Amino acid sequence: MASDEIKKVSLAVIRRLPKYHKFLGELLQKNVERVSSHEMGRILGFTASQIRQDLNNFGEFGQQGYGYNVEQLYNELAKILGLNTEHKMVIVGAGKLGQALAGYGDFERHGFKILALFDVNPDLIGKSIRGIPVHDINDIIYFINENEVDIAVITVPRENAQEVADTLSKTMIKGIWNFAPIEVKAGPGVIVENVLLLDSLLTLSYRMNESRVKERIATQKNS
Amino acid sequence: MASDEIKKVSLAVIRRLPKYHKFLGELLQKNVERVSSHEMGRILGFTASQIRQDLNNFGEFGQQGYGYNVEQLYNELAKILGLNTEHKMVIVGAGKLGQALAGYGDFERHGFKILALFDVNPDLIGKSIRGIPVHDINDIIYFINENEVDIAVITVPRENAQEVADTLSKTMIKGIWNFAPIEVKAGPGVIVENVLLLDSLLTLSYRMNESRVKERIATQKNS
DNA sequence: TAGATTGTTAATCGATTAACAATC
DNA sequence: TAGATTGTTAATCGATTAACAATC
Repeated sequence: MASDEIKKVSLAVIRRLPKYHKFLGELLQKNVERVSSHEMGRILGFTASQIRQDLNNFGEFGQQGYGYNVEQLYNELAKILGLNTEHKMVIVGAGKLGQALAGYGDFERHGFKILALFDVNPDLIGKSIRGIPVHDINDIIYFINENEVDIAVITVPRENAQEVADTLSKTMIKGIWNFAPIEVKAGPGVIVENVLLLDSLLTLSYRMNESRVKERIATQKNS
Repeated sequence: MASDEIKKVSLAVIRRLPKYHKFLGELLQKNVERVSSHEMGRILGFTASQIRQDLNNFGEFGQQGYGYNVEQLYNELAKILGLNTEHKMVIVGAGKLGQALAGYGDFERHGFKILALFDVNPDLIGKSIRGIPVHDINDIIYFINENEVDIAVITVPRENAQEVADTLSKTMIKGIWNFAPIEVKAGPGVIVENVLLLDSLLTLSYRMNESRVKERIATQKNS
């Protein structure tokens, strides 16, 4: 029946959810009990209307005349974001970037536990980085399935990234967080989030250059 | 007059430009001379219409019946993205992440030259990482102005990120690329691009969890 | 020339904002 | 109760897609 149909939540909404969650976490820390959509919008730079629309994709979490209970909404958002269960991660590539991510406490704090790093380099295999062991890449399929790892982070060079994604697709992995500078493809049922750092830098560069671009267009259009 | 008015280019368009640029670079490598919007769209997963609309924000680069000249369009996009002049960068924070970014050849290849890293740690100051010297953070204002650095990368811990941004705002820096897990604010005229890694991970987590969320909503709506 | 493909206008689609009855 | 603020419908705005005359 029609009431069962869940409309697809747009990516724009999804990308705002972590910001709501973070803000509510901060309020919780300050022992704030309730918050209105207006107040949230004022501080986060969204309209109250948008926040209410976003939240109502997932349920009715507020109360007329009162607003939202901070703790309750925080927990609901955590559930929506999949933070109510612990995630097990491995990092593929124990270079500088892999090591940087391994030492990044924020992930653990949100329930993403890094079990191991993997590398091809014999000098690294067997070592440990901030208490996290570096294993041989050849053992990764066994390790993931044995330990019910659900997220793999790819921090290998571009050349090997797709190959790693292919290997991962043979396991029970559920998500791939890719830092290599290509958009890797994975098997069906595996969600991929590509972090394209160069794209981000080029976006910055564009915006720094924007006024010059506009001048150029204006000049062309006049001539 | 009205023809002078340049309509604001939306962020959605801007974020697609690096993908066009990259694709054209690959075609150029393969000595492909011309490409149609249809062909580009087919491979990149956009509609031909969208690509033509996007490009026409910046000028008329194509030719009826022919399409686009790969080399010309590649160069035009480079100009639009601010890649026609070399950018000088410094990295603030010479920890693992700073070191990882310092060793990332893709940036240099696109004209982003990393001149130095900066840190507070006396063990790191004076050393060099892949040929790039690590300087004392106290010298950063002088260094940036003296060397006409236009982009600063922030890879310091959360606690110090805003402070660094404030210091940078006192210099002639034009852009800040921030990897600390807060949205830093900078002085007027300074463009900030925040790379919020946790947000990216939570987006992945949401999508991995999506089917479960929908079930939950459906159940609620039935009861 | 005929075929292809652009630049651009019009139509559609989706996301954001505004408005307001419902209700705590 | 009166005031506040939700959930939700309607209006607006913006972005994407379709269509097609212009033209290489």
